[in-house]
Amino acid sequence: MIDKQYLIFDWYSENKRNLPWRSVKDPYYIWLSEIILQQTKVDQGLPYYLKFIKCYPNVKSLAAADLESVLKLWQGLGYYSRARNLHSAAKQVMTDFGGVFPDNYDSLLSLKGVGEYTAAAVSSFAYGEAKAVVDGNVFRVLSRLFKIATPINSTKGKKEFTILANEILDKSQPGEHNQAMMELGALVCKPKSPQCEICPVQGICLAFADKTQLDYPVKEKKLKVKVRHLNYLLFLDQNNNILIRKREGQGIWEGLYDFPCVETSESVDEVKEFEGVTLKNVFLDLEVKHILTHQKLMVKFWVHHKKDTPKTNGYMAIPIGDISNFPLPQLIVRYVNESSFFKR
DNA sequence: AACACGGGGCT
DNA sequence: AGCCCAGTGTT
Repeated sequence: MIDKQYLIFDWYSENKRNLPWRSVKDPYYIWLSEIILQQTKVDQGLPYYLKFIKCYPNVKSLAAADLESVLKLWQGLGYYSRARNLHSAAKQVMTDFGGVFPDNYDSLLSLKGVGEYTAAAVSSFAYGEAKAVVDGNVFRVLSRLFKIATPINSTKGKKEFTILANEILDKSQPGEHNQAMMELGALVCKPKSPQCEICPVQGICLAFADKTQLDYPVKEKKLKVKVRHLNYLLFLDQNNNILIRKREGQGIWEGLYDFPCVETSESVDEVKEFEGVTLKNVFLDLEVKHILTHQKLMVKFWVHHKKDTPKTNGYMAIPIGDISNFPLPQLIVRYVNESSFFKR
């Protein structure tokens, strides 16, 4: 424990946000909140947490649900493997742990989608186990406090920061300590505009001492964004049926639904065939640029009117109005909301 | 060790 | 446009 650490506790008790998962001890709720909050801001995750605890009030109900229902509830939150793993882990709890949530760090680690961070969070919050969380906030706070320049996304950095975080962990109240460190990072020790003037540990911060806060944390690697050209085809027949497909295999949006798609290396002005079938009268309906973290999608939505929907393997015909019953990528949601073909 | 995996908000 | 977010799993 570092000297004057009580300053962080005092600040936390005065300034902490009132978040619903902070007022519960049930590991199921804490685990659920932690999965939702992975790589996700509180403001974005909060409504999903409320939806999930209402729809699935306990691990048993979540385990009994259809994966597709879980994905539908998760729609819009991104990183959909979290939803698949969430569902898988709930089943694990029922089968491997007799329906009782695992109560220690090592057992928690065996759950799908639970890594070192989440295992530390749940074990410390729910059970008071002395494990330090090391998330983006903690990396930033510690790197500035101690002026540690080891890249936080390197194996060496991850080890180093984990050791340090556990050294300064207040073993008498690990849950509160972890919450306080993260809250300080989220509200004060922010990435671009740290509020050092109101920081409770300004006086012991090595980076603040020489005004190098913005040099920390150090990160290596640059993100390379891949540009893709997608051409979605809306096959619309006389009965207002369309074709959709479930995205299988690994890749983006696994388990979600979208339309038949032709990917091209460059932007195209027409679509003449789909899976070996020649198409005539294909009209451009909408063109959008969709930005993801690691992909820039240049997307064209084309419409093809047909008497009957083609019977193509792997695709299913549904009434156009039923599209919203399926879990969809935000890109498709965007199209459904903007295209006149989906207006009732 | 490097990479894939969403979506939204802030600068 | 670039960066970041209560990270994890796969290769």
